[in-house]
Amino acid sequence: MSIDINDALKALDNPARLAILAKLKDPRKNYPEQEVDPEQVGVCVSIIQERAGLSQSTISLYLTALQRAKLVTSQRIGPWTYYKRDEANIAEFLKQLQDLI
Amino acid sequence: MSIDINDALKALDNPARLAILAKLKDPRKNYPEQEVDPEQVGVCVSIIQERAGLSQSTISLYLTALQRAKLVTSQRIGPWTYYKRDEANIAEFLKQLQDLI
DNA sequence: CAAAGAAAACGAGATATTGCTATATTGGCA
DNA sequence: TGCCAATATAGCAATATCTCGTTTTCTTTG
Repeated sequence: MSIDINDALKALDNPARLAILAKLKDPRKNYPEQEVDPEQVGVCVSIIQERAGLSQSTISLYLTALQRAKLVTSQRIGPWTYYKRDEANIAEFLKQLQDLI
Repeated sequence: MSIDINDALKALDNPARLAILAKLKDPRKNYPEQEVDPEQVGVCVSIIQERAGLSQSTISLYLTALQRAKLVTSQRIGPWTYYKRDEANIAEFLKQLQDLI
């Protein structure tokens, strides 16, 4: 199903979550310590956490929130969970917002 | 000064405030009882309130919040306060958001 | 000046969010 | 199996937001 504009706005109404989504735009630059190709699989929680300077549990919570809002997807590979942007939904959200307001 | 993206997102993270901003796009259609030309001066608080179905104090607060976020401007004419969209800032917000995320 | 209407400010209770520490769960590996 | 690293979840106190009813302020008009 398609993205819900209010859910997306709620997820983005937090500077840390907004910054995470923004940084995931260029993961190679913003998360260079990520070894597995971030464009392919995403960036793992602990690396996102380091950069954000918040606790592990808070970051995990925030990533879950972004995922509930359908702005990112996650995939677990072994012990790691990788998060990456859902470009189609982000684009749809921006379009919906633009049309609405 | 220019708009702050986090302030704007905070203001829009509320379905009622989002709807008000959206409705102000076409005030003649959405607020037909407004007699003074809404494109010129805006729509007054009590008319916005009627349509929104929330208390007067809540609407007043919400409009103030939208104004603090610089998404609308207000002008008082006699006993009425008219609110209208700040198109330049709204466009700038959308552009900033698009560039950021 | 008094009265009335419009809007804003105030005060309050319910609910939500923030971000933490502590604990649980998951998966890989010796 | 038992241990360790990576995530997720639970529980919590502090703060913020929601939304109301009430009160105050502002403005026009009699």
